[in-house]
Amino acid sequence: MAHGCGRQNSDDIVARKLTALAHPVRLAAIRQLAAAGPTGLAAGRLAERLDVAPNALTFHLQKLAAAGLVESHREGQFVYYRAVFDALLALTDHLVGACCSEAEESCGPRCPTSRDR
Amino acid sequence: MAHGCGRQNSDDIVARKLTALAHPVRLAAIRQLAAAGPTGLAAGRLAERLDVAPNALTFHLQKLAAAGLVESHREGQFVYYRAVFDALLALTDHLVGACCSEAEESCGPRCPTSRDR
DNA sequence: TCAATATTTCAATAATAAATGAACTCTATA
DNA sequence: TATAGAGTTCATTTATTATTGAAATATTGA
Repeated sequence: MAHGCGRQNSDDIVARKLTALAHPVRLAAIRQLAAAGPTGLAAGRLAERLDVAPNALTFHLQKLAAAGLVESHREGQFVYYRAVFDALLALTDHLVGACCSEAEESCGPRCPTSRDR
Repeated sequence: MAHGCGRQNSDDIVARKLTALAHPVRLAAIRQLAAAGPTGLAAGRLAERLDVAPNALTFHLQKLAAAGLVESHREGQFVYYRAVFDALLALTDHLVGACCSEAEESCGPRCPTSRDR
């Protein structure tokens, strides 16, 4: 198998993740959560930062959670959300994981699998 | 700047890329093109492999091209499409590039920027 | 228990994206 | 120049997704 990828994933799961990410609010939300680190952010705090209505944010966070890109847990009044880093990192690998598998002779320095990463 | 990412990108561009990728046919198309390597594939050949109508494929390839994820060039009768690897690789970096920038003390082994990649 | 804060649910509308079939353009070749 | 193959464009219908405001649930502290 010409597939150097560590993190595995099915097409369906990846499509779902991408659909979940493919929205400005959700993209911004993920980045805020990634920046916040493992502790995450309370929903209300995130809503303020993104300047979206609380109920709208819930809508988007649910999509991200359904795709496995964020997790939440309640702490008293607050519901904290945090990014699931592994799930995010799995995306690119899936996309380019099979790079040049049908044309290995032409897999040069511009190809992902020959990068030093 | 607590941002260790090499490939740069704006939120808008990334959102557009993700929207473009967030469809089963387009996801499958990108992977076929990635596997085909730098030469790419003729549109008709790709349509056969994906089992979609030629006009439907054009619709999807245009979205991918508009997002900068694929390029095309005509060779006689054929129009070849190929994946733009750099654009694909830029995605994950953008998503997690600012990981823990607000909580560096908690950026442990499960965080992207502390990985050996 | 009452009031205040935090978050979610629900229903209705608005907006966007995708699928489909017919027609059109471009290239190659007889 | 007529024909066939390769892709694209266009217009229509259909399906999906997002936005909005009002109401409901859960937690905390007076």
